[in-house]
Amino acid sequence: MDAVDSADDELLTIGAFAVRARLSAKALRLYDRLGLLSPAHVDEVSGYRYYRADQVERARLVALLRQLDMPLARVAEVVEADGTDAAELLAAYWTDVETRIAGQRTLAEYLRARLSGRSSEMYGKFVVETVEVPEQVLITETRHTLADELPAWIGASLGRLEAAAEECGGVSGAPFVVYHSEVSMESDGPAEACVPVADEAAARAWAAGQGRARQTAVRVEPARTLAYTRITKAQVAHPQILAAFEAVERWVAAEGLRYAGPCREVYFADWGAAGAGDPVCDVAFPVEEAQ
Amino acid sequence: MDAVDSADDELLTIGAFAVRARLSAKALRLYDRLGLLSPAHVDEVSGYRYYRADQVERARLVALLRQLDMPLARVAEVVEADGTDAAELLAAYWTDVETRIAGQRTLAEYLRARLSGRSSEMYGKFVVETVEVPEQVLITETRHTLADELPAWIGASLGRLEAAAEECGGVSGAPFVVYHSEVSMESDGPAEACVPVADEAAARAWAAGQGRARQTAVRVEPARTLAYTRITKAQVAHPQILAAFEAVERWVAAEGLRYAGPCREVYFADWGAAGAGDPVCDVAFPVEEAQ
DNA sequence: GCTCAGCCCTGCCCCAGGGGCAAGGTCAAC
DNA sequence: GTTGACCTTGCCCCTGGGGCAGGGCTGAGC
Repeated sequence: MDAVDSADDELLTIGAFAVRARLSAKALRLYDRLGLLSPAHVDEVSGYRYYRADQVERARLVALLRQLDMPLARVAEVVEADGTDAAELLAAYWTDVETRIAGQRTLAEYLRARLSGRSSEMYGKFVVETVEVPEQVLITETRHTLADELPAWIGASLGRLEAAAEECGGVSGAPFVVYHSEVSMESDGPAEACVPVADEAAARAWAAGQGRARQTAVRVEPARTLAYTRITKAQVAHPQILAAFEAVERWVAAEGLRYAGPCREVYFADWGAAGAGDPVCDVAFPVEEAQ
Repeated sequence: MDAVDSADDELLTIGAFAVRARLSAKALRLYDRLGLLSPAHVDEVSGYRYYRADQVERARLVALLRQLDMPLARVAEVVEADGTDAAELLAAYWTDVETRIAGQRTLAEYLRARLSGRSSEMYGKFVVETVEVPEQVLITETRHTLADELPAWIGASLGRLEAAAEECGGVSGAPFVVYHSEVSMESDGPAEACVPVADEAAARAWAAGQGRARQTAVRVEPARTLAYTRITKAQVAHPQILAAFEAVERWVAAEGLRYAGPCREVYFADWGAAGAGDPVCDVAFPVEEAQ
């Protein structure tokens, strides 16, 4: 019988408002300081914050968005936007969350199988094989990049190189990305996008005509044996791709092989045409027989 | 050609080890300090940390578990446990994550529908209706509790009260939990578990025989009108249940009704026998016509 | 031996999103 | 006027590190 008679011009102290909004007073002070939810009135003498009853709605929305673990900066965007835009921002945030969770789910499943020690499960999930790759002439771009920019850079760089390959006798093999210096992905160890081409002389002429802006190069990749596992488009992202790298590494160790170069991702399919469940990429390590 | 010849007794500096483990040196120092991953040797003069090459495996496991956002305390438990136990700890962690995400997913869907302003979607998801409930005699237990202990307490308390109800003429209606003081769930506002019984005199006799340990009471709940929405067993948890409360509140506001008491959850079904998708609970507010 | 670059060390401040507590000012009811 | 509940700011705490400062170590070249 007490939650009634709330004319919207009634002013509430922070404690009363906190109860109605289902937030703590501490949180409300933080939101005030961040400009996310300012009291309708602040007493200049005492500093007391007073909220209008109709601010409860906004506060509740903030509370619910925080229940989704949305960062306050994004919460601010949502509550500032009006209806449809706000819904889209929320949907975009939630899509990000689902994507991240999907990747972690793959990784968790892999790890659980590995930890439980059932190698059949473990290799059932990632089938590792070897393949012989002959010597190739490559045109390449190299860049130091961080993990979050990597996917965009790979797409753009391979696109540029495939276009350039037309002048070099055409693409003569699956494009791939080499991760040097063992960092593989976290730090900014250089990544090298590579497209095999048919015409070495034309490739060298092309490279000579390139500026220094992008670190382009032509080089000959010697014949090699790759240990690889095939993954789907959905698995080509962090962190789930780590499980694939890990699986190949463990297979290499179990087979008693040695690494003969840095790891790589080989993109053998048309990325744009592939669905999330289609195989598009081989996660590969060059290997050789132990001596 | 450089990632080879790693005899397991070779000692690596923190930088070299960080590269192999795909962790930062900073993270390795933290893990050392926490005892999660101690270097094989620390130079007493220089303080330099040296790691054995075979510690890479443990470090990688830590890195992968961190990719799942597992807190370091739980990571420590997993890496200390051996195979099967570790797999179970990981599975338990991941189950928690999936449960939390499932709840947030429900909330996100509700919020998105609400923000997009399509009330058909909004009320399509939570159907709100009213029901008249006659006066009831209740035996109750009251407790201040936090949200994380709430589910366990509700189960235990209703169990005790239902047992006691046998001496009071039997259970004469659906048990429910009332959230006083509007806190509803976050803070420790008192929650009151209530079981309607048929025999008021017997109930009062029962209450007189109870100690003060649990705050038991008998009271008469007057006849009331409840606005409620029916939810499934899976939805009876945080934060997704908030969406249900919110939906009822908005419906009440839209209908121009007034609150006539604190909100409650009515458990009308057999909890143990219900599946996750079965309706088990009504989220309800007492309401009255606005004057 | 000397120097210099590249490691490495500790320690401090920073981030989000608050929780908790202390010291002190306010407000409202009795 | 008093009292107790409420409010204020400010400080330290948590996790899991990132970043930087200031200084020590080490190995290679000379």
